Amino acid sequence: MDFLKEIIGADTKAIHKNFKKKEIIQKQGVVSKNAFYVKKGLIRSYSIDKKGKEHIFMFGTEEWIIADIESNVFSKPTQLYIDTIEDSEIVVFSLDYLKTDQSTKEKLQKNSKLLARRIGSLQRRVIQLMSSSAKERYEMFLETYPLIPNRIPQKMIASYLGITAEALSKIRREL
Amino acid sequence: MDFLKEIIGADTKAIHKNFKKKEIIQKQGVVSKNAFYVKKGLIRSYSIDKKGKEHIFMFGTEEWIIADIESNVFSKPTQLYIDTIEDSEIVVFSLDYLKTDQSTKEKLQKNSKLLARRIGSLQRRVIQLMSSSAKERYEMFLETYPLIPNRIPQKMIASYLGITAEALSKIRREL
DNA sequence: TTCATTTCTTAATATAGATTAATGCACGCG
DNA sequence: CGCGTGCATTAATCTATATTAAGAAATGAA
Repeated sequence: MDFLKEIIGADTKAIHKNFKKKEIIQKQGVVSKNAFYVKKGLIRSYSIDKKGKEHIFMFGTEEWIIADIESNVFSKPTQLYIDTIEDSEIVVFSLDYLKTDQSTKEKLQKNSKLLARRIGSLQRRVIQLMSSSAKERYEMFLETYPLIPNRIPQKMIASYLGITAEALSKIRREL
Repeated sequence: MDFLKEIIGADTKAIHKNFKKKEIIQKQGVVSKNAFYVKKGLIRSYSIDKKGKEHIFMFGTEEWIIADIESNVFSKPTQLYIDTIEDSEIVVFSLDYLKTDQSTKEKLQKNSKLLARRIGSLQRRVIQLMSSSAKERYEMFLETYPLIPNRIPQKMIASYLGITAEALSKIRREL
């Protein structure tokens, strides 16, 4: 929580909210002005393609921030749904401080570092999707998120990996 | 060039360099302190996997900035090679202004917006890789980069799409 | 608790894209 | 100028993962 204060500042109106399991926090298509800091619980962001299939973009557990950052900063409609996997305590805050003069230099620097980290993880994800088999991606997922696997259904892991639940089941049998 | 000034500032030591076609600008594994603004020409960033296969992460043509941003900001070894596809005029600059107090608030805000855009394009790329067929990805590539296709060999397009040159050839025949 | 619904697994079949191999072409280099 | 090397294409075969289908296990609601 401390580091969140460093970014958004005490002045910013941040609202604490409690959500029940399976509540939708953000819908695809809307212009979302909000980012979501997970204080407790587990949430996910995902898109639904034209065939109606879900693709999980990322999971957010304690300490994570989930948001469609570009949508926030440039007021574009978001591609991402966000909903809860467990009952969750969420800090809802706005990223529009980039447009105002309210932020200090320190906060902006902290924020840039946060964005740089996210770029790093997305970059690794892209390279991974292009160069690794489903089995390798599953193994990397287990290393990257050691705490999550037993808290979410298999089909969500499959959706994150970009494969079907059936294919994941087969991979798990082989290990 | 104007908008680059807005970000890095006149004070920053930015070096103009000319590269011949096929020159390597950055090697995988090094801690790169530099970002590359393409003034003229065409460059690419890519990784090489354990089987020796190249995967093009992105192309950079006029006005683009190519860099391993996380590597820059956090002094991590980069996963990415960068080299030239055409003779190119590059502005080499450093992203370590995040660590110093030299940057102004305005520059930091501009920079954050730039990072937010990059996050947006990476997010779309991840979702695309998970939800679209090779044919769909090729069509989106043509829409996104209308100027590049006739300047690069087919096999590089294939590498960017995450498929083989043979598969791309087949897709092109069908269109 | 019981029933309904969702989740997970297994197996059979289908398919997109990889691999291998062969051929014609273009272009940079001696 | 010719020659070799890399590039693009085609075709045959192979393989990882999708699709479809069905049953078993787990979960949730009445």
